[in-house]
Amino acid sequence: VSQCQFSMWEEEKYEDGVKWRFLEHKGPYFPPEYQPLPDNVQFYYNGKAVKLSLAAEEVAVFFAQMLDHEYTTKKVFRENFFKDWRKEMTHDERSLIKDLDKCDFGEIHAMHKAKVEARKNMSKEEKLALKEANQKIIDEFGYCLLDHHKERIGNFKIEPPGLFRGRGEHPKQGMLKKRIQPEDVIINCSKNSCIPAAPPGHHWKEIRCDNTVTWLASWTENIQGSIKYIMLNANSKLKGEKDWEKYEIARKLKSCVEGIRSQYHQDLKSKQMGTRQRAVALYFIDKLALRAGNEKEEGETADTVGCCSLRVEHITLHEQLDGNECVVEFDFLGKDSIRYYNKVPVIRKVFKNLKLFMENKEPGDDMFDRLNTNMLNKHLSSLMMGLTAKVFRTYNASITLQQQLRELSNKKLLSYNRANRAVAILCNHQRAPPKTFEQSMATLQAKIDARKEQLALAKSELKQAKKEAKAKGSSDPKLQTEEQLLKLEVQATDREENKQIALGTSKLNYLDPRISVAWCKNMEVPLEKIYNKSQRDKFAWAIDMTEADFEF
DNA sequence: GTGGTCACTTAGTACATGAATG
DNA sequence: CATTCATGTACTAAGTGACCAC
Repeated sequence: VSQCQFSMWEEEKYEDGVKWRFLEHKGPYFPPEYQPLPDNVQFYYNGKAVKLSLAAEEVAVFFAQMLDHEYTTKKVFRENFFKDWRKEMTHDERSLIKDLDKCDFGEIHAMHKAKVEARKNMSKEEKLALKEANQKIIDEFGYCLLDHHKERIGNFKIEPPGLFRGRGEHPKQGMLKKRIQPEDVIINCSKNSCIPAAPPGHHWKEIRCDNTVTWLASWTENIQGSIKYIMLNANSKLKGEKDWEKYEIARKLKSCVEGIRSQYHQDLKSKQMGTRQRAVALYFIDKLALRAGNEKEEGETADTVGCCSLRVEHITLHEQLDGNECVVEFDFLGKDSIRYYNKVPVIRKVFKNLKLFMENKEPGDDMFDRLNTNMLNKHLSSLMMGLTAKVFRTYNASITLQQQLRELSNKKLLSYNRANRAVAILCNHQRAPPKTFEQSMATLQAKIDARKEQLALAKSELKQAKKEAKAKGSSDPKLQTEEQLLKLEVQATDREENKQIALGTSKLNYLDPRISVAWCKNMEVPLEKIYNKSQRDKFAWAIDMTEADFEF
C-alpha cells in the first residue's frame, strides 16, 4: 500500500465495535412549519366552501398536491388517506366530511401548480438568493466533526410530513406520515462535545453518547414503526472503510468459492431435506445473484420475495423449453416490487429437488419450507468468516465486471458500459424508461440520418474528385463523417440497450471500484469518464490505493 | 427456534442543475 | 440568450443481517 492521503490506513484501529472517539454536530434541520392557505383559496365539501382547521387543512394540502398523480385514484391510497385525514379533523369536521368523493381540492391543487410554475419562472437573482440560502443551511447543519475529520452528513434534514408513498401494491400507501418534532428525536454525540440545542421552545427526546453506532440522530417513523437515522455521507472515512471491508470479504469469497460450490453440489443429494433446500437456495443465490429473501410481516408491506421466501407460485418447471432441458421459469416481485423474470436452464439435480419441494403444495406455500435466511447465513459464516448471502451478489457482480472488461477490452468506453450493463442485468437493476426516451431516441436517429446523407454526398463528391484529378486525393472529410456517424450509432445502441436498465446501483454498491480504477489506468481512459465528482469522492480510498495491476 | 429490535446498505424516482443546442 | 435534454443529487423506502430475550 502506497502512502495514502486518505488517512484511514494510518490511524490506529479502535477496539471491537467502537466507531469513533469524538462526535460533534448541530443536530438535524427541521422542515418549515405549515403555512396556512390564503383566504381566497378554499376547500369545498359537497359544493360548499368549508374552512378547515389548521391540522386538517395541512393534510388536505398533501392530498391536493398529489392530485395529478395516478395513485390518488387508487382505492387503497384513498381509503388510507381518508382514514388518517379524519383523525386530524375536529369533531365537527369529522361529522361533516364523510365521503372523499364529495371533497373538492381543486383550488388548492391549482394554487400548488401556480406555485410550482412561479418557482420555475423565478428570475436569476431570486434563484441565486435561494441557492445561497440553501448553502447556508448546508454550511450550518450539513457537517459534523468525527474524530479529527470534518465530515459531510448524508441526510441532515428531518423528513417532512406528507402522504406515504410505498412502492408497488403497498397496503399502507396514502397513510399520513406525521411531522417529526424535536421531542421525537434522539441525538447521538460525544459527552464532551458541544451538544446541539433543540429549536427554541423544544427539547430532544434523548441525548445519547453511544460510540458503537455511527448515527448522529434518529427518530421513529409512524407508518411502519421503524427507526430513521441521520448518518454520514458516502464520502466519509467511516463509510469508505466499511465499503473497502465489504469488497475485501467478496475477494475472500473468490479464493474459496470453488470449495463452497462443490460443497453445495454435494448437499443437493443430502438425506436431510433442510440441507437440500439450503443447497438449492445457495445455487440460485450464487448463479442468479438473487437476494437472500428475509421473511416479511404480511399486510405490513408490499408482497415481495427473495430467494428464501420464494413461493411455489413464483416458479414454473419445464422439462424442455426452447431447446434446453431442465428450465426453471422465475416470475416474482423482488425488492421495490421490481419484477424478476428469467428462464434458466439448471442442472438436473436442482431441477429434481425443486420438483420434490413443490410436491403436495399450494401455489401460496413456501418453496423452501425448511429454510430461512438465518439458517442460511449461519451455514455460510461457518464456511467463511463474514460470509453471508449478499456477499455472493457483490462477488458475482465484481468478478463479472472484471471478466467482461477483459473480454471487451477493445472499444474502451462503450465496453465499460457494456460490462457495467452485464452486471446490472445480473442483479436485475431496472428503471422506468425515461419519460423523454422515445423523443430523445428520435432526435438521435434524425442526427444519424443526416450524417448518412452527408456521407453519401461526400462519397459521390469523392468519386467526382477522383475522376477529375487523382493527384490531391485527400479523403479526410469523408473519413471524419464516417467517424462521427459511427460514434452516433454507438451512442444510439448504448442508449437503446440502457432503456430499462439502471447502471448506477451496481456501480455504487456492487462493483469493486478498484477494478474500474485499474482498468482506467490500463486503458488510459480518464477516470472522470467513468466516475463523476461524487462517485470519485465516495471511492477516494480506491483511487488512492489502486495500481494498474490490481486484480479483484 | 422464534420474534422483536436495531443499525446499516441498497434501491428507484423526483427534482435540480448545468451542458448542449438552436 | 433561451430552451431542451442529459446528468447529477436528494430523498426516503425497502432490503439485509446481527443481536437479544424467551
